[in-house]
Amino acid sequence: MGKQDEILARVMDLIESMEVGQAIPSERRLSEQLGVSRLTVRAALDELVHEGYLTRRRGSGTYVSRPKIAQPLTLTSFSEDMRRRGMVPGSRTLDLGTVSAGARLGRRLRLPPEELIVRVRRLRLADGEPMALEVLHVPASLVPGLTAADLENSSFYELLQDRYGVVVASGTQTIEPTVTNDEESRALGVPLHSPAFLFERTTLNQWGRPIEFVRSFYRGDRYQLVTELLPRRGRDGRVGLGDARSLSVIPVGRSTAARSTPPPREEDME
Amino acid sequence: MGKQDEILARVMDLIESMEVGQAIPSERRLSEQLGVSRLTVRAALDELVHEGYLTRRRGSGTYVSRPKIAQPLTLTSFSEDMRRRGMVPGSRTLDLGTVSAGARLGRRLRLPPEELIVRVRRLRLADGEPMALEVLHVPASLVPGLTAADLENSSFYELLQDRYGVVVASGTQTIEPTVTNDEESRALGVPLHSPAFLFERTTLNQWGRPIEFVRSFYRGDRYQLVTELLPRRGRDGRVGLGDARSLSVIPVGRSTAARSTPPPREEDME
DNA sequence: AAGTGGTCTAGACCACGGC
DNA sequence: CCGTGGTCTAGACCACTTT
Repeated sequence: MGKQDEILARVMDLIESMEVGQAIPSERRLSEQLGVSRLTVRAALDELVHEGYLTRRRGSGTYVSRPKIAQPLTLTSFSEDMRRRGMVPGSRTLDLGTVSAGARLGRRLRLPPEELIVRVRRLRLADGEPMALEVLHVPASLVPGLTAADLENSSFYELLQDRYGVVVASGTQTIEPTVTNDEESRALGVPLHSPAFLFERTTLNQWGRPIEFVRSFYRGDRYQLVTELLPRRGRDGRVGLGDARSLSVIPVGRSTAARSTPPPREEDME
Repeated sequence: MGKQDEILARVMDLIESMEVGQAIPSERRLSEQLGVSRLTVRAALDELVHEGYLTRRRGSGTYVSRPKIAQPLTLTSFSEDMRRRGMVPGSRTLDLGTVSAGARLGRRLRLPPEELIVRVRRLRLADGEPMALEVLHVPASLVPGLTAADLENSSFYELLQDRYGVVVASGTQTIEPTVTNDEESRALGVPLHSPAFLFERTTLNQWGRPIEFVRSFYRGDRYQLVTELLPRRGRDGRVGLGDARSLSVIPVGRSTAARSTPPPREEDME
C-alpha cells in the first residue's frame, strides 16, 4: 500500500467530518501535517477531485463538494448504485442452472464449447419495482456450489472474492439501444417493444481470464446515461470537447403506469 | 502553453513515425533528450497512455499501441470520429431556420422564451450512408449570418471559434434508448420503431453560458457504446470494478438492407 | 546486473484569488 | 500583499523485466 493511498484514506475521513463547501487545509499544510511531499498529497487529491468529492479553486483553495446528483456510478454494482440513489435495491433470481457453453458463450468466456457454465437469470429491483433483467454466465468450475440464495443477499463480486478467491481486475462493457421482446417485457412490466438499454459486460480476473459474461436489459423509461464532457486540447492546440469522463447510469422517472406501443417520449423540440 | 503540452506533441509526432509494438525511448532518455524533467515526460505520457496511444510495461518499456478498435472518441465531433474509423464523414443540412425559443428550449439554453434561436436539422453520413439525425439549437445572437453551407464543410465548433470567437468549455450529455418515429425512420432509412440512441447535449462556453443544445438520433444498428471498466479500490480496501473511463461511440455493422419491425437482434444466449 | 516504469522527496517559480 | 493551486526540476529508491 503506497503512501498515496494512505493519504487518500486520511483525507477521505477528513472530508466526511466536514460540511459541504468548506475548504480543506491547503496542499502545503497537508503535506506538512501528514509528513509527505506536496506532490504525494496532490496525487491523492487528484483522485478525490476526479471522483467528485473535492473541487479545486486556483488561488483560493480546495473545497468539499456536494456529492453530485450525477455522481459517477460503478456500472457494475447494481445494489450499490441504487443505494446511492436512496432507493432500496432488490434481486429476484428467476432461474439458475448449468448448461454447456456452446460456441458463442465459449468464445466470450474463452472456454471450449462443451465446458459447463452456470447461467442465472435474475430481476433487479429498486423500491420493489423491476428495473433490469440480467442474465449472468460464469464458468461452472469457478463457482462450485453456487445457489440462488447466495445471490439474493450479497454482491456477486463480494461472493466471488470471499468464497471463491476470485478477484475482478478489468472488464469491457458495450451498450446498445434495443426494444424489449415478449419475455423481457413481461419480466420488466413494460409494454412489448419498449426502448431499453442492452448492456453486455465481460469481466476478467487479474490474469486476463474471463470470469463472467453478463447481458442486462435496463428499462429505457427509468434509465439514462449521463456523461460530462471536458475540454481537451487538440493536437493543433485548438480546444474542443473531449473525453467523456464519469459515465453515470441514473434512474429517472417514477411512473409505473403501463404505456402504449411505441412508448411516448418527450415530443421533438419545434 | 506548458512544457507538458509541447512534450506531448513531440512524442505524438514520434509515435506517428513508428510501428505498432515498438518501444519508445525510456522516460529518462526522453527527459534528457527533450531537456525536461522525467516527471514532465511522465505527465505527457500519462495522457497518451490514457488515450490509448501507448502502453506501459513495468520493467520493460513503453510501447506504441495499435489504435484500439474502440478508441475513445470525442462524442462531440462526428466528422473526426468517422475519419478515425476510416470512413468518409458527410453532413446534409435538411433545414435551417430561426424560431423563438419557447419555454422548453429557453430553459435548456437559459434564454427568455421569446428570444430567437437558430434551429438546424441535419443528417450525418458515413461513407454516404445516414448514421444520425441531429437537431441543433443555438441562440441566434451568437451566430449571425449562419448559413447551411457553413455547416456542410467545416466543424461547427471550429466555426464557432474562428468566426464567432465562441469557445466551448464544457458540456453535459445524456443518452437514452428510444425508437425511431416516422420522420426519423425516413431520414435514417431504417424501419419504423427501430432502436436508436437519443443523445442530448448542452454545451457551455468558458463562462458557463449555454452555447448549444443538440438532440441526435443515432441508428441503433450502427452504433454501440463501449466502456472499459477499471479496478477501483473501495473505501474499505476491497477491489471492485469502478470508473467507466473512455466511453467510446463506435459504428458497427455494414448492412444497408431494410429490416423488419421490430428489427432482429442476436438471439438470447441459451 | 542493468534498465525500466512506479513512486516519492524537497524545493522552486508562476498565475490567480482574496484581503 | 500573501496564500492558493498549477507546473516543473533534479534526484532518489523500489519492484519488476530482460539479458
